[in-house]
Amino acid sequence: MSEPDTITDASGDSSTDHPAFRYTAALADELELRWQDRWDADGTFETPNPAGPLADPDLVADRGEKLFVQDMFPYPSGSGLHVGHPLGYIGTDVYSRFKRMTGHNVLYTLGFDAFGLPAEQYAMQTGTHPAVTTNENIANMRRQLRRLGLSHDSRRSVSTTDPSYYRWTQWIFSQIFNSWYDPDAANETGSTGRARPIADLVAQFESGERATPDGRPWADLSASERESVLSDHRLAYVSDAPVNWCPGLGTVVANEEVTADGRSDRGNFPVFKRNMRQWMMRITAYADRLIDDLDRLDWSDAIKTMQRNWIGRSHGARVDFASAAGDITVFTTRPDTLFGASFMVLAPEHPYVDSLTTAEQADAVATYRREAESKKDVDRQDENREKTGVFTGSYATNPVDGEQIPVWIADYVLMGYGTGAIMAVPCGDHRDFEFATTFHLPIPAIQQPPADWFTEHGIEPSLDTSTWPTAFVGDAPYVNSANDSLDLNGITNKADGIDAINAWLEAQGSGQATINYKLRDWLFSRQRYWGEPFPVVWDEAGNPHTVPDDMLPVELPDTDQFSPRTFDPDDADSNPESPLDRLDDWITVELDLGDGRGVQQYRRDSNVMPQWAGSCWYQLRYIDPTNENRFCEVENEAYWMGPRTDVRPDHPGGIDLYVGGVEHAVLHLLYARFWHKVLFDLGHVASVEPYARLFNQGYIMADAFTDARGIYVDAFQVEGDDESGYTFEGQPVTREYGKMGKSLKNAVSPDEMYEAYGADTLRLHEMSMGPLDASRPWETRDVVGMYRFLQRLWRNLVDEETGESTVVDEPADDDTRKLLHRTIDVVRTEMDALRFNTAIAKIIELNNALTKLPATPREVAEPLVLMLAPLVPHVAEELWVKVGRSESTDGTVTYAPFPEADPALLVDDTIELPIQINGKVRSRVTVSADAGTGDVEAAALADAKVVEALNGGAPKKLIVVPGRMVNVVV
RNA sequence: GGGCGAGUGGCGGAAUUGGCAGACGCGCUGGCUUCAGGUGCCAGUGAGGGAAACCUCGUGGGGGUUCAAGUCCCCCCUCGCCCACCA
Repeated sequence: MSEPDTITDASGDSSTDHPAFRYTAALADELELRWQDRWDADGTFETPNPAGPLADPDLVADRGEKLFVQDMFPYPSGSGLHVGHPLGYIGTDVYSRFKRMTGHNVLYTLGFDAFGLPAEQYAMQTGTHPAVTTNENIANMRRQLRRLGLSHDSRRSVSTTDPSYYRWTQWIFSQIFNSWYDPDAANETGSTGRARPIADLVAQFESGERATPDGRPWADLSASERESVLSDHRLAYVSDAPVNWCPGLGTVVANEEVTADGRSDRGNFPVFKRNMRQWMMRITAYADRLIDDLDRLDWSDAIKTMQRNWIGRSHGARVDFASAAGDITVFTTRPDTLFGASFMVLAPEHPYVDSLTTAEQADAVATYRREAESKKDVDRQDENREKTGVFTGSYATNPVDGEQIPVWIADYVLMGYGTGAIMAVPCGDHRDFEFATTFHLPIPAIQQPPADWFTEHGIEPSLDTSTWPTAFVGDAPYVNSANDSLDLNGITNKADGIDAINAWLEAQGSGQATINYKLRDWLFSRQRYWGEPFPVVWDEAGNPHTVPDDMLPVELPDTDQFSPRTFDPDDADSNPESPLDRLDDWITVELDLGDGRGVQQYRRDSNVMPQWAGSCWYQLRYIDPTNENRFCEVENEAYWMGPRTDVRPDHPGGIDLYVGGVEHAVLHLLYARFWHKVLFDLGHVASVEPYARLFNQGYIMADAFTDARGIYVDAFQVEGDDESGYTFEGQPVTREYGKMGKSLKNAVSPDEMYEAYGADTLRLHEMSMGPLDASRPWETRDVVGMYRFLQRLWRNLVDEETGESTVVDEPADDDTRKLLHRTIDVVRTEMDALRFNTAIAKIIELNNALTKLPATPREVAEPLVLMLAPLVPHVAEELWVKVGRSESTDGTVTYAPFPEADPALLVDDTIELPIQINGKVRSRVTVSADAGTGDVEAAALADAKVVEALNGGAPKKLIVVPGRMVNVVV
């Protein structure tokens, strides 16, 4: 293993044995800090807006086409950065700098996602207020990132914890709360369904255009009754939701924080599934638009697939089975297999279970339900488990044939999906087949599997399912599928079968085609301290009201009581008390909400928002970070994020490039899209989507090692290799390969790299390691390669003894000039496509060629420096001054035009073609670049190797690919 | 179990999408500089054979299409990520 802590300065620790002006880490350090101060002082990276507080319309016009580039913003952790963190940031910085040089007005900054658990945990342990640690961490992280030379507009760097920021997070919440989803209103895609102000709904009730649920006139409803009706429509609403309640911690925890044995990740306390009143967001209303608009986004198919699967839209039917308890409704994607339904299964939690359970089965059912309740979801979802279940004693009627089929309960049916009840078709579903086999239930055959299905399973073709080893899942002709008014027999594919039965079910009134989603509404409240308070107060009747906009923000109250109240770990009946609940002075307020009720006493909502809230809209605040009148000026949003029909006709708008890790593929990206669509529907933004183009950067990987106890050991002290095994202090350790991380004890700090090589070398190395979207292993010893390259570059332009430029004004020779222009051509293409690794390789080739010349001609030196400016901005600035060109661009290379290739120099007069004999390269021939097929054939046939191979005969075949190669088949 | 993606020198990775495999960098070998180590510089470096020109083999394994395959098709193996009793 490499040992970065032994690295001091790669040039050696003595300053006397190398020339005074060699490009060393010390020189890099000096010039990097100097240029960073200069950029700050000059406001070099400040980006003008068309309107609002940061407006400079003339400069906007001057800078050129707009480009909005954004990284997923970090949580300001206290443990500092390692070299893996800035990979994506360096990529976006290089791209932003390149785009500035090619005539773009680039919006590029970085904020902080600073609400959340770690600061709160730390506060509970130390008593330090989370605001204090958060601000310290942000300051530290800003310093570390600044040292990398990132070209952020620092005026636009926001923190989600700043009241001037979360004021607008609360404002957006109010907008969402005060709106409803009208499924019949036309939206911008030409289909229907969009958010509208809740006042529109109230108007519909008032006018009688829309009937109230119980038919009474709106005017006759009490305030609470009205709120109850509206709550069923609001996009943000309070509802009983199943949550993980952990009395030992005094809080609700996320599914991810619950261990496999149903205990809390932290503290190892029991966790109980409980229904509790929580804030929810009606994201399910947007399920279709969230799926459909994926087609308009320039995102990878992998991420789109993940989002589609998460939303989980499936087409099917709801079918009613009559029972003693009433109609049991099931959801099925295969209504065409209804004739094969030989029993039903309800989730143990299904509300009909009590009334369906007969006296004889009561004990068995009660026992089973108790067991199911104590089981964690994780257990229930282990599909390798044997099927368990119990008969309720009751029967239901299959609507297609009137048959009485038994109703069972089993934990493989989940209350949270579909209707919590299924019809079991054992011949066509593996789970149902397994269940029927375990409990000896009938398995009627309703499809004729093809012959090779039987062959595959090694059995004789037969419709006797007792010979089948498993269910048949597929498309095949129906059998035994007919009643007096419906006949599926003879239909050979499931699409037709489904159409036929859906029509019949609807005609009979016993079912209807429907669409089901896996997506659930979004649980939006947390009983913690360090988050955005809800801008909501509750009146004495228990109805919620949003605080008027001019009273925002509702500031998080200052307190030293950050901890939630904890209970006996086994006290399942306890209820959460959030830290804010205890602040009586804050909780109880007298306010005039401006709704005509005058000053009233209210209780503030004591929940806080989840960490996702602040990240749902931060790109909008980057646009107008200091605007006090709006979350951002309409004109600015339209400029930076408006739809680009020049890119594609159905372009949804949004930022031009969003870079971040794939771990946010679902939750963050889905939540942000949802909020953005609500803002669009309500007319607050011109873009339909927040992120037009998404790019997932890879990770820096490293080996980590654990000892016998499973504890991580310092990876840099581990000895050995894969063959001989690894040891730490003589003891064997286990290697695991994954993302670099401080807690894995394999993190390399960027500070070590600055000290040994400088920031430019680190930037260049990270960009040269491979494609930006690929994960790559970190090897500290590899970094020296780019350091040596920068030294050669420096030496090609600067005298190491005097520090003076050695660039000459004589013109370059033809070969060098051609190489330069070919390099420019490739580098432009590659940088534009975020392929920095190949761009760097080309630039190194050019520089290597310069090394062989007696002196570097100015006509090559200048474009070379400009091409490198996005990658290694500090040394590029320094060299730009040294070669004497800084005066032309106001002292900085940042807005200098990127070199352009002369097309005339990209073509050669003559080209060398490989000559293949039977597909193998055996010779080469030089022909003029515009040589026709005939000329090339003649040249090839005259080649000595070809003459020898042909031995006087004629070639069997002669293939000429003009400009590429010749293949002679003998 | 399902979905997505990837396997190229000792290592990280190139290869204009079917047309000269291994660009560029690390490492390694030899040389120069140095009292020496390090730094820096120059040259070589896929494997095997040969004094050399050159020859043979070679992109996880097996088969196929083609004048031509890392690239396209079929089967298999390995690894990574996401989802996972979703009816």
